[in-house]
Amino acid sequence: MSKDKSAKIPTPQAVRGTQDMLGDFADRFAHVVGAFDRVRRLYGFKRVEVPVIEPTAVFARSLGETTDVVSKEMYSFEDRGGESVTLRPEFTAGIARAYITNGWQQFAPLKVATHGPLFRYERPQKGRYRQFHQLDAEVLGSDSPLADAELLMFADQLLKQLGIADGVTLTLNTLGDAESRDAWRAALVEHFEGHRASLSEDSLARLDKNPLRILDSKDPQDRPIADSAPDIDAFLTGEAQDFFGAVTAGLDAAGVAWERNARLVRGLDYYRHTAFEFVTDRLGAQGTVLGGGRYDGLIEALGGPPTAAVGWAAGIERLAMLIDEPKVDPLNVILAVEDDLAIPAAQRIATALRLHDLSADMIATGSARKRYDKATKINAHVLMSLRWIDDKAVVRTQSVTHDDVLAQVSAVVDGLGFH
RNA sequence: GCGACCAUAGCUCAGUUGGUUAGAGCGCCGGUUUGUGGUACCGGAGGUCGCGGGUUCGAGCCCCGUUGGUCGCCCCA
Repeated sequence: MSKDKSAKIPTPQAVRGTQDMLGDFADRFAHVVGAFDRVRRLYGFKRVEVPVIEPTAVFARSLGETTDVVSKEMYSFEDRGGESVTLRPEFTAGIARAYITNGWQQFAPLKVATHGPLFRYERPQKGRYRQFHQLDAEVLGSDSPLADAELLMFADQLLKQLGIADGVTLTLNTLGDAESRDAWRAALVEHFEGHRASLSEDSLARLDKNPLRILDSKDPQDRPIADSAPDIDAFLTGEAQDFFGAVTAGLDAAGVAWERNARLVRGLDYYRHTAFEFVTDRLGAQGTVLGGGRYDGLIEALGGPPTAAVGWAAGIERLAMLIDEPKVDPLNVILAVEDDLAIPAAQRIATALRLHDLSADMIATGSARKRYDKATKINAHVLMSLRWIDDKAVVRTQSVTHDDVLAQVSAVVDGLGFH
């Protein structure tokens, strides 16, 4: 580039774990978001926007002070007013906060959907970033299993429309109500205590911090112990059993395929009843494409009224990696301006086309002789060349992939007095 | 926080047991050819081989450190 070293400054690098998207991946990303927005409307979910930044307490309370996310993965800092604020590491807590502070109880049950960036200070790896993006859907203020089932139908349809349902399985479990969960947890701790000597180091730490997590340990040393641990089924209250039964009945009625995974648990404490993950083996270590569950205790934990709620979130980057390359709408018209004298005419034509809702772009820089060649390499329905002959611009239609587009384009161009 | 692998032109990469002025394709810029044409050819710009030390007569290549990337563990979407 420039040899002027005096003007050179070291270019700052992108922050670790962030990404700049252009071209193919940006198209994939947009396609995922577009599909989500379409399906969300089909299910009557309202679009919501919530802040990227929240008081730290919103996440510290809801996620539990001791979880890794809170203790070492949050982007938290004091703002200039001395308030501790945090870049959101997830959507649910912020939406729950908004539900309380805006009095959205009046709309309960409230079905909302959103998407956007989230931040977690983690080691980046495949399908894992410090700034990542999720789709999110929540039903607030409903204790009905119909809400769980509908959310899963929504998720299932989204994956189908993205064309990745074949490589992805819905795995489902219940964590029961508070009573069931506590009883199961106690039984699990007892079971694992009995095998303390054979557990991996990681799982010994989990035993104190988060015993449920031993169940889905990847360590082969843990597997026999985890596999022989009791399922929750024996501890489910009648109510909890009925609830899970209603959810699965709904899925069956709607033709949503699912598998029971009695080892599927949640790290976060506020989850109750339904827990689910859509998993794939096509993303390396990142198996989960979409996950969620019921979090009846959360809103109360944030100081709101007791409110039942259920929701899910899905990583946009992960979905974008799984889908086939989306078709991108070609440009309607590309203009090859083969003589600088014809540039004003090209500008006039391009503007007129755009005013008529026809996309247009022009190649008018670089070697005049090569502009046509460049234009042919651009994906456009209609290629037109502009040359300067006998003191005026001459427009020629050179190649066409869609006659109906050409008809519209010709009408505009002819109306300008060309041809 | 821990581990493994990687780092050469704008991009994708080659570079032989260490041996003169570090190469290719694509892209970019210019020119010739073609002129109803997505062709072919010629030329050009662009690299302190991530950065810093060390070994050596000599390092893109070997050693150490460092930064960054990738993948995995932990955790998690």
